Amino acid sequence: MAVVRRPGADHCGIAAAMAVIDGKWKVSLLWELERSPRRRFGELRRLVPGVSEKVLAAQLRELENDGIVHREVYDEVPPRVEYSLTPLGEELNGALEALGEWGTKHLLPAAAPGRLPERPGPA
Amino acid sequence: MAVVRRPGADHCGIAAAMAVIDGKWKVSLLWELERSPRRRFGELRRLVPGVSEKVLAAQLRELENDGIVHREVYDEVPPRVEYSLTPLGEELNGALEALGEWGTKHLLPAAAPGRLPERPGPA
DNA sequence: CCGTATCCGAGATGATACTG
DNA sequence: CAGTATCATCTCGGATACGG
Repeated sequence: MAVVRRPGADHCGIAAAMAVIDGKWKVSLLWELERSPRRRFGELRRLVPGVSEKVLAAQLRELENDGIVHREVYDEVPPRVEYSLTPLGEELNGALEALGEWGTKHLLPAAAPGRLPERPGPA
Repeated sequence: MAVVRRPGADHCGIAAAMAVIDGKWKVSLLWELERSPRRRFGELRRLVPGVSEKVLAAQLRELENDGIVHREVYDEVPPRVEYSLTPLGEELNGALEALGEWGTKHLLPAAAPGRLPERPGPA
């Protein structure tokens, strides 16, 4: 479980939430799974450029163990596995919106009018 | 500068914000500075148990460089330095509230009625 | 009191090869 | 296709000692 990697994660909501999204690619994964559910492993690999197979698998497992993503295995050949957000994961994504708006407003390079929608995604 | 440590930090508000709060103790520091502004270095060291002097100084510098905290140096002996949140830092803290509520609601051990206020702090 | 300078280790990530 | 196994790397943070 991921949930005790930050100090105070056992009694502070923020630290606990940070523990869940701690991992270089997790926010990107949440983002992609929100944009379109039922993503396959290879799709995610392509959608999140730079992540290795090992780390992608590991972070998906952690998100699964934390109840954020659901992993559906189809018994076919070739194999097929689909990942999607759980209701809890969708709530988490919602809770991240305020943070995303703050970042967009204050940190991103000044956007041309019309660009940079409310919650722009990675890559 | 801290702001490009996560993938997509240059074009995704969430990644950019995550880059700013990336650092084991930064959220705790934000929390303490919100609870009471004008904290001295030694106070923060005590208020955030476990942090070393090196890392405390480093993360305060990063927050300062990112415009989140203000560092006021008084030319006295013995030396005195006070840290406080900037308006931007206060906004950031506000943007973290939703995340804290999500974490408190879904991750923390069930709280006895009356305990765990809206945004409980670390330590 | 408020830091900085070094050294070091742990853990997370990356690269690659391999398997059901 | 969807991973696992293995090894290399790299960054962050911890410990300690010293300086203004």
